[in-house]
Amino acid sequence: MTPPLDSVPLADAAGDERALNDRRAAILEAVVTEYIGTAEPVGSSHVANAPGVQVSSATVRSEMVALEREGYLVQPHTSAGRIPTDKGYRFFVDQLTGPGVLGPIQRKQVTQFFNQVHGEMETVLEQASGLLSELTSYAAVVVGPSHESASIRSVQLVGLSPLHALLVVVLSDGAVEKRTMDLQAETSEDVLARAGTQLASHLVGRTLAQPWTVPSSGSAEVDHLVTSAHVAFDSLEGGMDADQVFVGGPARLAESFDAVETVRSVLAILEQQLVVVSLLRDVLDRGLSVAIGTEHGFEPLSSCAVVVAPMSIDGQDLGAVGLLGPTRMDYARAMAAAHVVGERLGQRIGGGNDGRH
Amino acid sequence: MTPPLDSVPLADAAGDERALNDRRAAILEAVVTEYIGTAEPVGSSHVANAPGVQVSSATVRSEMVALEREGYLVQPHTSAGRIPTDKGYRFFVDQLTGPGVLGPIQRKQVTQFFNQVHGEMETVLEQASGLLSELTSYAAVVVGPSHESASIRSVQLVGLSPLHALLVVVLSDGAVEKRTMDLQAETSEDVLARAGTQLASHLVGRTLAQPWTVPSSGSAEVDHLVTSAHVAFDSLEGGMDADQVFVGGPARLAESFDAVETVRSVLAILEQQLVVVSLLRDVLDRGLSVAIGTEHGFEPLSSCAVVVAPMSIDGQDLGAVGLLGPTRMDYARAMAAAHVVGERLGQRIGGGNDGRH
DNA sequence: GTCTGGCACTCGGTAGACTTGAGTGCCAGG
DNA sequence: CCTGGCACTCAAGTCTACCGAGTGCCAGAC
Repeated sequence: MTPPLDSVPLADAAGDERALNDRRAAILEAVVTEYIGTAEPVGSSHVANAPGVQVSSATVRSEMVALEREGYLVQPHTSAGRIPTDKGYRFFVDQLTGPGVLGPIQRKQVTQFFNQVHGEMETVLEQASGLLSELTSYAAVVVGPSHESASIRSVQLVGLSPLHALLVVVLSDGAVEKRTMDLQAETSEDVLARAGTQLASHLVGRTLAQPWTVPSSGSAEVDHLVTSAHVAFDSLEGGMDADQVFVGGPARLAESFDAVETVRSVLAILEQQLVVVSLLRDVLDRGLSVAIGTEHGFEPLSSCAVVVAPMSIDGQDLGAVGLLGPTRMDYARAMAAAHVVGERLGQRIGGGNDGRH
Repeated sequence: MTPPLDSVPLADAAGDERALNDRRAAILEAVVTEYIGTAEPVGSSHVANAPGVQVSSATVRSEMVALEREGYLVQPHTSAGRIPTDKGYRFFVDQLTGPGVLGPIQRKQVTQFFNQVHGEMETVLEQASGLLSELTSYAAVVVGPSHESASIRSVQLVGLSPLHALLVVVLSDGAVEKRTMDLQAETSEDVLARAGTQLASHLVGRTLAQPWTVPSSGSAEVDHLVTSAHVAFDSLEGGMDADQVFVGGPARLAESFDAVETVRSVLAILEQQLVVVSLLRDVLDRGLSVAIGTEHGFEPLSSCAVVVAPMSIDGQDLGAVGLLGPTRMDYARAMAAAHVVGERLGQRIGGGNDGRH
């Protein structure tokens, strides 16, 4: 019984993980394509006529047996067609030549979007996440650039009430952060202004992370204020390295999955922005643009695939865009969309013409 | 056939919309309570032993017929129990004595939250939406105070690059807004500073909406900058009257409804923050704290109920908190949670001890 | 009068029997 | 090595019967 079975795979008897022969690859591709489109198990006869295959369904069947043995396909039950495994999708994706191209309608949508969008970077990123989600009908994630390399351009203390002041810090990348300060004693505008100037003279030009001290100014009131500001400033630092995350079209998750439970758990994950960011970063760091099923090692998303594209210009990291969909997502389209939007966003926010009107 | 039927309702033959007699009210209440708990049509025998009823199931049945005729209950089909209509829920809610009380665990959760939470108002509101959602396991909405009555405390122009500057405006309520400006020509820090001072001297103390002009300073460069800032400022005004909305626990919508389609459409609505805000405002303005089914006149949410509580202190409007769940939601609990969180949030952000720590 | 127990009736849901058809594995022959 | 053919499998659909929760109605009791 073993001889006939083991003799079927010919080229790859040793490696077993070696590239599939052309026909098997074509069959696998046909199965994946069809399954992505229909979400139904694919039978041998559907594949038999596919371009690049052109053999009888019986032959396809025997090849499918091999593909199943090698882990690219599975059968939900004996008398059903085949479904790709994560490994099957992976092969399919690796075989795709580049990120693919958008359809004309989508391309127009992108062009239109970037012609019309304007305003602050946050707004642009937010709206871009909506665009991405609309282009693909999957949930989209946009992660903005981190502030870690930005330097401080301005520090200011603004009095809100006799007992409250606001520390306002402007960074060179245009980000503004603030922190409310409770004052121990009533403080005059004058003292605030002097403390503000003190702070500014020592902080402007530094990055957020650099430690600093401000020498005594001779006025106890001012010194006290500067000390409070120091505390506020430090808490600010923590808030700023949390990247800015924008999630677009979470509602579309409900279209992607029909099990309510899946929708719920995936939505819950999208709420934890930290997790999402590290997921994207992780995938990018491993040099991937797609993570399928369990590849990202994140159990709750094992029925999902993630498509990522960097947002960068001249090699400078400006963040990332990502798409979250079912493993049977339209990879070509998703990759194309993520790629294009990531690239154009990179140009926009890195190219210096942000905030045009 | 008519005489025996019509003779059943005794007290309310004329009004028809008059208050239900005690027994019917008790039966209706029992049905609603049970249905909220089980999500299954409630039969007469289940109700017969309920406290405050204590009659045979046959009697309950005949009362149920009346309640159905008056529109408080419906039968999904002939041989099934009864389900409350929106009108039934409405009666039930109106009958509740006040917003109810939270359970001890929830109360502790609230106390703990308000003891521990600190930082900027935005952070507090955001986290509060999470709290509210966790307390009730429904999706929560928190709408922050509007800035319309806040006055300007500081205006500043910060140079980012030779051709970019940032207009930073601080309001008396601690809000900070910014707008990037593209400069036509390279501009020195000095000119920026002078234009900034000009702007500040004319703007500080005003509200965002008040129109303003700045007289010529004698320097064409400065005047030009001031004009650009004017444009940027006006666009800022539009952005600021969009209230701050925080949505907590949207994932819980997937728990509330089992039809994926419903989940999708409700999620889609939550994405449109403007709609959500006006919905809450509208309900509050009509003096309601609960809107059930179609009461809010918003078709896509007809299978939902909305529970709202104002966020205010000393009669001053600071926003609102809301909960979004299925019409068969636990109103007592939801109202209690919204009420408590709304009240404590009002104290916190209005009471001036925000940003402590 | 008002309530109640009793009774016939309704009808959704479940379970089993049967059918259908898409799909498979295997094999013998080209 | 491929292919057509064949027997087999099994999910899904259809039909039937049946169960039981629940109803409406009515006649008798309090």
